[in-house]
Amino acid sequence: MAAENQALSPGQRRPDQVATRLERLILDGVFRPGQLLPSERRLCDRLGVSRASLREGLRILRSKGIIDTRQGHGSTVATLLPVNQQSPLMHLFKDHPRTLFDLLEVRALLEGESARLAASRGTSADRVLITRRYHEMADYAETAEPIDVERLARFDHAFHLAVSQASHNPVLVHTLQSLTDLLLSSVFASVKHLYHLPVPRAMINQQHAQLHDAVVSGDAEQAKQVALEHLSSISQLLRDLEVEHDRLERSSMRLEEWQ
Amino acid sequence: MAAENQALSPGQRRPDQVATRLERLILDGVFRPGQLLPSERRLCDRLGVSRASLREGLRILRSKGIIDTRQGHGSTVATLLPVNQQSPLMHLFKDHPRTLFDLLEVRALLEGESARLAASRGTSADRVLITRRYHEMADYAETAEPIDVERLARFDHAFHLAVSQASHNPVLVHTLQSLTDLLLSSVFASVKHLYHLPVPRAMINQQHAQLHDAVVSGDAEQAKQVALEHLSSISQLLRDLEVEHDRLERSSMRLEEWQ
DNA sequence: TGTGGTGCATTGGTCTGACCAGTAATTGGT
DNA sequence: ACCAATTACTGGTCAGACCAATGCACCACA
Repeated sequence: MAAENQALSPGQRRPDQVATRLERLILDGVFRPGQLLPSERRLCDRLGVSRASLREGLRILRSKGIIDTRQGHGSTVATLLPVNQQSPLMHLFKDHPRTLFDLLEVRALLEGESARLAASRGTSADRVLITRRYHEMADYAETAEPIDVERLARFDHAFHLAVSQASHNPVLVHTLQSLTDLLLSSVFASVKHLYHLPVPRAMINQQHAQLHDAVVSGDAEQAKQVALEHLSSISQLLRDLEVEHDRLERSSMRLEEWQ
Repeated sequence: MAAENQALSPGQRRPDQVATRLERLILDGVFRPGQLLPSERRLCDRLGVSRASLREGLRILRSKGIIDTRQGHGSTVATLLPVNQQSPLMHLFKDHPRTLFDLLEVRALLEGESARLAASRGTSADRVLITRRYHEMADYAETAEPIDVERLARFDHAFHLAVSQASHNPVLVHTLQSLTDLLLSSVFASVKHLYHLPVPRAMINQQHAQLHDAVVSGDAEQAKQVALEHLSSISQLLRDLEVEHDRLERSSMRLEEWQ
């Protein structure tokens, strides 16, 4: 062993120490963004750990987005430092398109109930607000020439939010909000495509109009139905966009084989 | 090399494949939150990779917060945290007890769908587990002399969790879990009374039996209906209790585990 | 004088097998 | 019945070997 391994925090294993020490070196400016780190073998020597531990340490930094590694080349300090730390759930949802549809399944359920309650419980003030939000969205969708997708998405969101708030169930509003946030932050790119294609946009606009009419007219069952169809067709559109996915093979796996 | 290594995304190295495959297994419910994963050596065997690569894969999951590892013990699937843990909803609970019924309203919706999906999508393994959980609960409810309410609540919770997991929709499971956690961490200990009064307990037991039968027999609509009635009657019972509970109030009730 | 190929040294990627270090169930003695 | 030692696990670490991609120095040929 080439270097002293001073005890850090009791829970700190070698790979964690490696990550910590390298982070420190980067923060101290010893290794600068864009710069190539020493080779793994050299780092092992300098830090006094085995290559396995060193590599696990680098793996930590890599998954934090702090370094970038290329075989045959080396590891470079990333130029863009990590911005935000997301919830564990977010990581699971990312890169697993299947969960997107699971999410839409739940959202459809909640949106349907939300629309139903909004139609039956909504006050006149609620309806005025819903109508205002609807027109903000619809006017923009029809008049704007080069559509700012993000701006339209905000209007869209505001409209749905107004509907859910008219349900007068804070828990419902909150849960829906959570799922929507999750959806937008994980698959925002896919959603953007929907707004760019003319046919889906027309369909969405029409469904929004129907939803608005049903809610403000107080037709609860119709509102629920429209909302369900709305989410259903969005799901279908996304499914069509989805590049053929290998859902096979893993459904046959059973717990017993793993014990 | 023990297993074929089908090419995934070109950039996917072994550790990334390991992480991806394990994530899928978790999402598929083969490995469930709180459960202990097979040992590293066994996983190496099953996945056909070396222990070094396997450990780097686990390191990825660990840094994502998906698993938790303890030396000498093993790796457990982390309990999925709520989308937003510290939500303003908590404050609402404190001051507005009516939120409890809003919560139950949303829960009924999700439980209903969860039961419906469990009945239609549940595998035979799911049904076996559901039946086991049901009997653990029912046997205890009938045989125990002085009923340990907390213990019964745990069985109750395990039963409902098994049903929701059989829906094979991680988002649904997670959302339901979030709402349940909200209940647990709030001050509504009144549910405890439900288990103490003989009449409500009998009704709950019967509904559980119906729910179990409907789900394992694959009767989706029946399952949904029973679940809805279950939550509905619980809500009603709580509503009745609230009247007399207003007098007692201000007791130092601990938060209880409740389905 | 380019210019394109060819090797080779260096890098990360992976595997193997060994040993260290906690954990928890089992066992055996009191 | 209880408590301590044993033991059979678990993850943590190490060493050294080989594979695969990279990129540069070198050299042959136009």
